[in-house]
Amino acid sequence: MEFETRVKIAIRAIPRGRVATYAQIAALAGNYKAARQAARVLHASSDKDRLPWHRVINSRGGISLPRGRGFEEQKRLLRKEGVAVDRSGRIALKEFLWEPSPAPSRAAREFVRRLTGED
DNA sequence: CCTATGACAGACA
DNA sequence: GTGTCTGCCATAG
Repeated sequence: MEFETRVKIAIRAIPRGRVATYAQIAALAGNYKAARQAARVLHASSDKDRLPWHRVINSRGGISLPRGRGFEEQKRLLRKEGVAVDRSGRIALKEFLWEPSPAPSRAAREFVRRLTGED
């Protein structure tokens, strides 16, 4: 599968009310060094991609789009879903950064199974 | 093959 | 906090 496709999948996985960084998306897409490419995908994507593009921000916790070229729109969309954005476009990562829950390991599933007595 | 292009990130002054 | 510099790498041409 193409990197670009995986980036889109990762972005669509960001829950409402949370944000993810470009680097985070790149890592989820399989290349932790390709943050710029994640950005490129968004830059090139159109509305038909149905991407929650506004949930992607930079590692400094800020909106990367310049004022007058998407900044205000992104801020509006984020606030609409409950993400606090200050005047300079900053978001408190401690509070709103998406932390994907890792898939439970085989060992963890086994542990739970024995605890609960399920099969 | 080569070059250019990024809504980046991290290090540093 | 700001500004600059460098490394980064998937695509497009």
